[in-house]
Amino acid sequence: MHILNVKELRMPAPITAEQTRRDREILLDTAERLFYERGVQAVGMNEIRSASGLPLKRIYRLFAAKEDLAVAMLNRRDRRWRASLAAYVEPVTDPAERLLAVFDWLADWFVAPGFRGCAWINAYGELGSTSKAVLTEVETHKQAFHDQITAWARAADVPAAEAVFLLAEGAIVTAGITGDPAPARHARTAVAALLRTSPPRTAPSTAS
Amino acid sequence: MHILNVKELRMPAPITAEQTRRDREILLDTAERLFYERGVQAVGMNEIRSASGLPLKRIYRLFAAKEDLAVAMLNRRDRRWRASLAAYVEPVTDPAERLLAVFDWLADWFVAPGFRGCAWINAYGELGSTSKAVLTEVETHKQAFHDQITAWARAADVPAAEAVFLLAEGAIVTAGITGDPAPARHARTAVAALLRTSPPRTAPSTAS
DNA sequence: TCAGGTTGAGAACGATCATTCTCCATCGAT
DNA sequence: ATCGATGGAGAATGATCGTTCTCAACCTGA
Repeated sequence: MHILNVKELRMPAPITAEQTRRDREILLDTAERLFYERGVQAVGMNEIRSASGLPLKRIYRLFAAKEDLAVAMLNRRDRRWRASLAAYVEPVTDPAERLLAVFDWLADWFVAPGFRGCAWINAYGELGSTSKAVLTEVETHKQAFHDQITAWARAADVPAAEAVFLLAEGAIVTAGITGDPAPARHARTAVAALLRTSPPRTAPSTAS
Repeated sequence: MHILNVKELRMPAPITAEQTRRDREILLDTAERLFYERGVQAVGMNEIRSASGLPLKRIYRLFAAKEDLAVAMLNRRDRRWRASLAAYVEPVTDPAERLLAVFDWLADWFVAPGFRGCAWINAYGELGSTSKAVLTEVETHKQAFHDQITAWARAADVPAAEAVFLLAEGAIVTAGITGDPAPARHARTAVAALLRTSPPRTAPSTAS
């Protein structure tokens, strides 16, 4: 027990900032997996504890209430989700192709193991009328996604930019419930049709 | 207290079939209102009791468990919801106009007081991974709505019939979260655009 | 070695919920 | 009027949950 030099290797008993950050991530990983898989209300804090391996006391030091954990989880997931989408879509240079790439990304997501629809829509159904903080997180995410989609749609000269967003939302929700990734293809086809309803640019002015 | 003739007016103590049917409706009315408003899990059976005025014993005689009540509520709502949609849409004779009328009906629904998105999508988010019976009810409703929409879309010669369904789903979900009925207009506009992508009928058959 | 402080592990607490049970008033039939 | 059965009102039950608390173990610094 006292074989190794204690003074050099031991962390000071108080938890370091680095440890705190690591625990936070572990906790958010655990919460995201379980909450998305089974719903927030269906997962108890004791299960978060055993799945994360973190003592309840530390969990509640990092998040004062379960609601805070759920909100922080949705918030981090939002940033990651949109970053992943942007990383896939932004490199495509042609505006029309870029817009269509959104639906290729969705198609990939829909077949990912454990896909169970939109985490924010699910959270809305579960907690939208109970937790104002969760509702705000859902609204914020949807607004951000909406703004991103319509920006790409306008860049591609789609007259009905809003429709592209609605097609994406419809595809996500439908693929979630049916478990079938086909809605991504159907939505993509419809966007392609909408692209054709706008006059093709006389001289593609993608260059400024 | 004994002023009126008792023998003629009194119901036999055992509950009649008619009374059972009435109570069932009262219960489903109450459950639908409260479950839609606040979520299934957020409403306790005691609140169902006080809101319906029915004794707990009778509630459990009509529905052996809360889950059964939730499922029966979704089932009745499905039949009513689709009947209301059909009653609005079917009388429109021109297939293209009929398809567009779906989104007028949605627009009306979105501004109805207490509108809070799709009851089935909300139930999916809350109980989709917990209750197989609820999940089945959600799948059944979405399949029925899908089949109805795509039938109308094909009758209107929309090449991407699936897209019309996805636009409707996207509009419902978005209007629910944002509280803004605009998605109905946006989806309608997009469907009108998709209608134009199909060859117009040789003789515009709007007149019957 | 001792004192002071912090942590881990999980028991305890208080609330809530779905479901069942108790108790009594009331009914029809005799 | 009495009997047997039924129903109403809500208390009791047993389980679960979010959150807090206990307490022993262990650390650092003196």
